[in-house]
Amino acid sequence: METKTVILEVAVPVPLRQTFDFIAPREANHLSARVRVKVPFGNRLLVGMVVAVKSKSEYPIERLKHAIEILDKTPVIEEALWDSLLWLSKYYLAPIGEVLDGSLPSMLRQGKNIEPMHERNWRLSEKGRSSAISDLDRAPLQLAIIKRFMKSPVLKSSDFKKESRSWYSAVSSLVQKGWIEEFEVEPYLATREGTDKKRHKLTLEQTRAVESIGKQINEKEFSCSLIHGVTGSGKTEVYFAAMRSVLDAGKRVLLLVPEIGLTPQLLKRIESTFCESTVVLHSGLNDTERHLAWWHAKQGNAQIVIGTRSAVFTQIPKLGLMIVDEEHDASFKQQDGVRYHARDFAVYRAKQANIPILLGSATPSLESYVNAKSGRYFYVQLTKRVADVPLPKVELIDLNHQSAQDGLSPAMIEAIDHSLNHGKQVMLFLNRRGYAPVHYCSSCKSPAKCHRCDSNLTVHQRAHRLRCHHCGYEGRLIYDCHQCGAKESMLEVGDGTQRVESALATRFPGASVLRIDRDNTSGKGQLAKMLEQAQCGRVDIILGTQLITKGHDFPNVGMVGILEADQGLYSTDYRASESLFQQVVQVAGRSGRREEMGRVYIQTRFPDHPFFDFVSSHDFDGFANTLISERKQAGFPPFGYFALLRAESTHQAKGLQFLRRAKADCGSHELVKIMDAVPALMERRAGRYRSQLLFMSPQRSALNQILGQWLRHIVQNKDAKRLAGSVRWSLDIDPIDLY
DNA sequence: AGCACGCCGACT
DNA sequence: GTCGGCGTGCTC
Repeated sequence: METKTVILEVAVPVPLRQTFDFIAPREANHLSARVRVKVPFGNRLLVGMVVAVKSKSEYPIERLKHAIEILDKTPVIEEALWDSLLWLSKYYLAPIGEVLDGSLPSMLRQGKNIEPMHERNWRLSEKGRSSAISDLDRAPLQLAIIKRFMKSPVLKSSDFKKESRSWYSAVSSLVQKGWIEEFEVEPYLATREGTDKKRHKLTLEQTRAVESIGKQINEKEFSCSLIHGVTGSGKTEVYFAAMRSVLDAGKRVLLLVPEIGLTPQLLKRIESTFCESTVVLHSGLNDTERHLAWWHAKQGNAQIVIGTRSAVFTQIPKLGLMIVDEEHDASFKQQDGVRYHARDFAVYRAKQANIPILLGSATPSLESYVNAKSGRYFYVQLTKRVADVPLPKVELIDLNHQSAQDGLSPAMIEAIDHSLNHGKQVMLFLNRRGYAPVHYCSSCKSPAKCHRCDSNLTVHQRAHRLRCHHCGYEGRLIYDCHQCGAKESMLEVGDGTQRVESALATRFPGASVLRIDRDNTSGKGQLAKMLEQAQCGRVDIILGTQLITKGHDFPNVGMVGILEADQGLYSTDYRASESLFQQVVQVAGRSGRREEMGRVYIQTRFPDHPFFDFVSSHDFDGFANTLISERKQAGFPPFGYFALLRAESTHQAKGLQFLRRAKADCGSHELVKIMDAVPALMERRAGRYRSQLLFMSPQRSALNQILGQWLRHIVQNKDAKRLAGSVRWSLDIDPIDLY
């Protein structure tokens, strides 16, 4: 009997905004959408995802290839998440194959079995127990391993790794001799014993917040609440109360945080507060660990799932609550590939799953703030710090009246001195790493420039190197000018954290200074280690870049100094003052979290700028309102929507040419304003010329429509296609920065 | 994105 | 004579 050919519509992990049809393998019986399939594509084999099973194809059937193998018996992606991912692909105009592929751990992308490998364990056998260890005189490693078994009956590979690099051969010989035996253990997730420990007494405000959020949560349907709590107001307690009630109802929680490395305290607190099993997804996991964590979440073994941006794709059965901590943080926006915003996608998922979501921040994004004020989100405020500790007092240091040396003004030095004398830690914030941002010839007045970027090289004095902070170029520190040949003419101009560090060492010889920036925290876990060191008070002065602004409590910090606040004030970037405000408030919030009022000193050349009035009076609403009226006027987000088409090419003109053509091809739409194609703020970066084209519209769908049309045109039109093929380009919906 | 095909320059 | 540069086109 003739059997009908079954066609599979497959999303393949390539940057093409389309699906491809294949003939289903004959022997496959349980065909369904949402399973992985191995297919021949071009001249290679790829793991794709079945989007649909159908009986007909638009494509000539004789040219269809046969799929090789269906890899899953049941869907790998649960239906609600699947639908949300399809939406994500449409909203961000991203290739469906890349979206689906990106939502899975790499083990599964490579076609590995969905169930993680069983763990190999070893134990002492009967023979091993009765054998004399003196037989192993000539095999010290085997002896050491046997000795370890004396202490603990079951060991796994990670236990042996500490012993020796060549542990495996020793273990195999022992297995061969029959002294130890190998057995497999199903992946399991350790549960913690006991019940909740130390419940904090909630403040009146927290109690109220918990009550109003509790109402939302008990509705057991979609709602989005913005928890706007000043630094030190105890937002975490509110999260925890919400989590508790959801967990008690037998549901699970997904918590998104900006960067795990910065939140060890939060993790510790969760572990000490909840007895439910927890899974943490972060960048430190290797592929196997990530697969395992993903699996535990999908299986429902973990009641609490915590993770960074990409954890928003985790599947969790009976998910009852999502929380996005520090929701304003830019790290939730993916900056390459599929440029999604994890916070926005979390809100979408919550809506689809019909569950509540909490967004928390001391400095909410304007987007969320406006949504809260307009009543689309519930707005919950925490205006007081716990134990009624006052917010820090802010003082401005006018750099027009006193000049700073090595980044420090006399008033700043005095304040540091004062704080140290009172046994308090000092925290200094300077968002510029290196020693000096400019290396300048006193003779020809030209700075040392990067060969590959339109940028100046930064002096890293300790390493005697010049580095480009944009492309990674690194070269020897020069003393003679390469431009004019003048001898010994190069001057180190401007202040970076390294220069301030050495100035502090000279000025405060008795104080210990800890510098924290990307230059000395590149290794895994180093940042966490340093933050911990700073936190437990063994350091007198903490000096750092934005790495120190996030999340951490530094209970003993009595004074915060912001050495440079002016770059954000008159920037061309429309978001600069918003992020400056966030940064200042976040750093300021590190001070005086205990009993006494902390102090914040800000060095500036523009002390009369209205920005500082809002900072000094801790007036977020006032500040937000001025931004809101500006943005409304200009039709900027959140009152209008942006999409940015970026181009990159080794030929200077090619990117712009492509963008101009794109603009022309888009035609006109009454609701969409297309700006002119312009070179990027820093046109050349890592040897490539970059340019961009900005689309603005008061209506999201209009943007989506016009760009969707253009993308289709790019595929169909030979000419446009060729041009698009010759430059590197990317489309960014809701871009965070416009350059 | 990959990968092959294809047509021009400097080398074992 | 070939190796290999990257422009161009295609992937069911």
